[in-house]
Amino acid sequence: MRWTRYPINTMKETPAEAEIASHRLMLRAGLIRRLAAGIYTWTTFGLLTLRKVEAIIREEMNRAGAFEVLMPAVQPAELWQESGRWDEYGPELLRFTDRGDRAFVIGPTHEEVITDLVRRELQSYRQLPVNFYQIQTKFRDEIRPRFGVMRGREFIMKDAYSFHIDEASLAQGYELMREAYTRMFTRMGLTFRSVRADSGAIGGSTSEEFQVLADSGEDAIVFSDGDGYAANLEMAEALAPAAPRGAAGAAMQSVATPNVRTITAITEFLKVPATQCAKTLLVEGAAGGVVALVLRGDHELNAVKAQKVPGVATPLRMASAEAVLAASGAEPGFVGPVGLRCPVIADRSAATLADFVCGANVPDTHLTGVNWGRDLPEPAVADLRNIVAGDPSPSGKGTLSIARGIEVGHIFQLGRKYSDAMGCTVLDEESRSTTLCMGCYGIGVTRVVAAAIEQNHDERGIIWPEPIAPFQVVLVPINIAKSQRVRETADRLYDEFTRAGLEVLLDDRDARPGAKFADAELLGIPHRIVVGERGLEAGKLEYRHRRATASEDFPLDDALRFIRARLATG
RNA sequence: CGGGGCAUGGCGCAGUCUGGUAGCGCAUCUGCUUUGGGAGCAGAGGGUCGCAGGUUCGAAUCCUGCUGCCCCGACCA
Repeated sequence: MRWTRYPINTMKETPAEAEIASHRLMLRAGLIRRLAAGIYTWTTFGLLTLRKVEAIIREEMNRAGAFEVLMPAVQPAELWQESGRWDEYGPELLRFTDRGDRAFVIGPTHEEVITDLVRRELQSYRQLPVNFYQIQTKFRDEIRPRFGVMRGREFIMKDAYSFHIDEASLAQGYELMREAYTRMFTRMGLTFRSVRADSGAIGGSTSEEFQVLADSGEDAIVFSDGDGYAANLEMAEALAPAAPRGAAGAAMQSVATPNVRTITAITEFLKVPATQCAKTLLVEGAAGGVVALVLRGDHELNAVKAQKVPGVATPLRMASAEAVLAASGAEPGFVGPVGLRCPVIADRSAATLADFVCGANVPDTHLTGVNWGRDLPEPAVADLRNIVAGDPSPSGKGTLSIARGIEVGHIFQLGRKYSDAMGCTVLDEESRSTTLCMGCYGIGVTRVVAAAIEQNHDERGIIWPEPIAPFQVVLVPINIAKSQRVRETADRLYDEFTRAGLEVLLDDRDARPGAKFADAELLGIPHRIVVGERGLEAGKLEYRHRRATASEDFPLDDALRFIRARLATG
C-alpha cells in the first residue's frame, strides 16, 4: 500500500481521554476513533490487525471442528424471559421496544439464541457433539466503559457454544477448546496464562480464563512457582497457616486509643505489627442484620469468597454506619469480635492469632492480649482473604506470586442451565428425551488487539507481534522529491515485494525523514527498510526491526531474499 | 448510582473570575526554500464557543435547566 493513497491519519498529540498505553497508541496511530462512550469505529488501518486476529481465531476454531454461524444482534425479550435472565441480568442488558411495542434486547451474549436454534435443529444424539461459533458484535451497557476498546460497551466477540449428550462429552469438548485457545494466543505472539476462574465447587462445573500478562491489566492473577497452578485472585484459595495457634501468653487489657481508627494507625500507636492485629468488618447478613468478618490486620477481604459464606448477603455489602453502631456500640475503627452481638466468622489466618489486638466496641478503645476460646468464643472459620505474594500454593507445591492480566478469553462448562430452562433436548440411543449439556467459550476479539499493544509497545509506539501486524514491512525512501534514484528504487522494491506476497507499506510522502521514522515506529510495523542516496551509492539498503536499536546494511540486489529471511525468523 | 471535573476549528489548549463580537500550538491547503530523526518563511481556509431558555444596549463570559464526555468511588472497622 502506498501511504499517499491510503486513509491513515496519525496524531502527534494524544487526546485527553486516553489513560493507558494501548488506548493512547490506538488513537495516535489511527486504529480507532471514538463515537460515544465505549463505542468506537475501526478505521481501515485498524481493521487490518482486527481481521488478522479474527482469521487466526477462525482457523483454529475450524481446526477444532467447530462450525461458524452468524446470529442476530437484536434478540426478542421472550427468549430472555424463558431462560430467566430477563430478570437476572440487570442494567447491563440494553432493552428496547420496536414500533409494535414488542420488547427486544441487543445481545450481550448468545446462549439463548443458540439454544433456541439447536432445540429446533437437532433431534438425535447422532448429531452430537457439536460446536457452533460466531464472530459478532455484542453490546453490554457497562457502568463505566474505559480504556478505549479494552472495556468498551460495543465490542466484537468470538463466542462458541458446544452441545453434548453428557458430562463426559462436554469435558472432551471443553478440552478441545482449551487446546484451540492455547494455539490461537500462541500464534498471535502473546504472553498469556490460562487461569482457574472457579474453585470447582458443586456439579464439576469448570471455568478457565485466558489472561494476557500486562501491568495495566484489570485482573490480578496468582501463580505457583512449584507447579502449574494459576488462578484468578478472586478464586485463589488461601490455606490455613501451617503452624498451629500459639498459646495465650497475655491477659486481655483495654487500652485507650483516641482517634486511632485504622490498622496502620494502630501499629504505630501501639508499636505492634499488623500481623498481630485483627480487623473486624461488619457486612450485611443474608437474612438481615449484620455478620462480622475478622481478618488479620495485614490481609484484605476477598468479596467473592466472603459472599459465598452462608449467612452473608450476596452481593457483598458493607453494613451501614448505623448498623455498625447498633451491633457494636462503637463507630467503625473500634469494632472488634469480643462481645459482638452478631455472628462472627474469622479468616483462617485470623483464627490462628493469639494475644492479638482488636477494637473494643467502645469508643476510642482497643483490646490487647485477646485470645480466641478464652476471651471470646471460638469463631466460625472460612477462607475470606486475598492471597498475598509468598503464600503457599493451594496445590501444595511452591509459593504464590501475583501478576496483572487482561482477560481475553474465558471457557466454561455450563451444564444444563439453558437447555433445561428452554427445553433443549434430543433422543438418545434408547429413544428417551435427553436434555443437552452445554459449554460456552468466549474471546474478546477487539480486546485482544488492545491487549497485544499493552504487552508490546515502547515510548515511540506500537511493536506488533508479526502474526497480527497490519503490514509486515514498511519501505521508507529518503528525500523522494529530489532523488529520482531513491524514488525509482523504492517503487521497484515495493512492486517486487508486493508481487512476492509481502504486505508492504510504502511511505511515498514527500516528508522529512524524521517524520517518516516517527510514524513508522508509531504504527509498529515490524520490519523497516530505508532507501536513501547514502546507501544506494554503495549498492546498499538499510534494515531495522522495530525492536532493534541499530540498523544493518544489506545489498540492494539481494533485497527480496534478505527480507524473506527476516520475516521467517522475525 | 454517589462524588468531582470538563465541554471553545480535526487534535491539544488559552480566553470565562472582571460581559464589548474569538485566539495560540499541532494538523490541513498554496508558494518558495529545505531533506538521514517530527523543517523554515510567506500566505490561506476552517469555530452559530455542547443545547435550550433567561438577564443585558451587548453573552464564550453572568443566571436557570438539560445533554454529552472524563476521572474517582467498601479494602475502613
